[in-house]
Amino acid sequence: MNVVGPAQEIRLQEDPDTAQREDTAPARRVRADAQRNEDAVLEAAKEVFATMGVDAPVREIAARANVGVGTLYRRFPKRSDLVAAVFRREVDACADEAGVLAATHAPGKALQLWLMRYTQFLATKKGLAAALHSGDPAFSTLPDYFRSRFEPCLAALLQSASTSGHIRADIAAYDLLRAIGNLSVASGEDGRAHTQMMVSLLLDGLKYGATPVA
Amino acid sequence: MNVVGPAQEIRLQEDPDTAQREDTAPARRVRADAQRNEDAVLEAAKEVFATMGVDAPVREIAARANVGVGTLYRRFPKRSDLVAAVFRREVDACADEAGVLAATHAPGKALQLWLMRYTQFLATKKGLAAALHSGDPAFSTLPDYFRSRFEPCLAALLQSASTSGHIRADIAAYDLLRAIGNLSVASGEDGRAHTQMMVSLLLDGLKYGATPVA
DNA sequence: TTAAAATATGGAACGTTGTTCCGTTTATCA
DNA sequence: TGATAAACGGAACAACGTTCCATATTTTAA
Repeated sequence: MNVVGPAQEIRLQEDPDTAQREDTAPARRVRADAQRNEDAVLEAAKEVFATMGVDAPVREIAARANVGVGTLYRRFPKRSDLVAAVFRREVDACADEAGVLAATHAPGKALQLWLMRYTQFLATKKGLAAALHSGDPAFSTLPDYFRSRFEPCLAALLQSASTSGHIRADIAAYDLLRAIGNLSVASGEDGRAHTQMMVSLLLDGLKYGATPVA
Repeated sequence: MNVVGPAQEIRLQEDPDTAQREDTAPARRVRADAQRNEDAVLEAAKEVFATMGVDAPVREIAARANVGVGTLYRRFPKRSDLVAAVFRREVDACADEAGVLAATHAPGKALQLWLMRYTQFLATKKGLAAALHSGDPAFSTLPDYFRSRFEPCLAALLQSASTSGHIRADIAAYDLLRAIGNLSVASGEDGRAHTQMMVSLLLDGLKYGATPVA
């Protein structure tokens, strides 16, 4: 019954090398359900990682996404691939917010709000920090991605805030990113509140040497 | 059958507080094989961790120690307990060497040799550094143990070397421990050689401000 | 609109792990 | 030398990451 009929075995002999002959060679659209499921998995993974940590079982994620594990593994062949994908997604979300804040707030306020957002982002990455240095190749590109997305965002915010006279101009975006990162890992017991306070302090420091516009 | 006979339930009423009444009150000696196996397990674990990393399977360790997993788990109820025990053992080995070196070398040389030894110790602890911050309670006391063993050792070596005029006197043992630790993690590709070179540099720095004895 | 092809799906099944359990063996003590 | 408490080995269990493939669904071409 389900044996493959041998007749149509002979395809139009499509050599992989000669495949893209036409200009628009639409190999095939991505199937709608596939796209939907990929989103569902990423969303589920984000939630599960947040509540159970990055070590949460794959089955848990598949279940919450209403998907079989096979479906999950089709797109993320390794567990670490899924972790990396979620990480990139959250980096994107945080980075994109910089643009929104810049468009809806005064430069000084936008900078302050985004730094808070960034701090909150870091707070949920305790478990990942350990995984990053685990040697898994799936994570090897993450640090670069992290920097490539965040540095321009913060640079723009700093630029605006300094040209409008809210803060001084001699701070490199990358240094600030790192400084806040270090503050976040350093704060042990006190947690969120403590870190936020330290970041506020840092921000006040930035304002201190400002050269206000006339 | 195997119910506990109530008769001999009444031992010589041994209150734990009053237990050591006699000079030799041997509840029971530790069985010789038990002791032997514990040593074998620790030794095997040390080797296996060194060659396969801290994530090596428990069975591998048990096999190399010629011991069943049950035996291993009797003494180390959790995998992390074994890891912690091996760690402490290696800390001890390194710390004890300080005394030997101090007794067999001139103060300056002893200091130099031990710092090399300490560097080598750190080099094998890449995998552990990640585990330490994993939140496992078995590891929670390790940082304190680390400091409590190493700080006095190094302090003594520094003391000797500075009173004999080999190095300056204004360096705190703990700061030096941390500095070398940071150097070790920071050196990425270049590995051993690079770290050793940096430590040598540090040591030369210590000599620089020395106030030689007349 | 339809049937075949291409693709995606779910979840049973596999191999490896940490850990528990218990019938058997062994060292110690009287 | 038994009797007994202690220790032993390794089969068995549960949970995990990952693979596999018969089945279901979407897309394409007619």
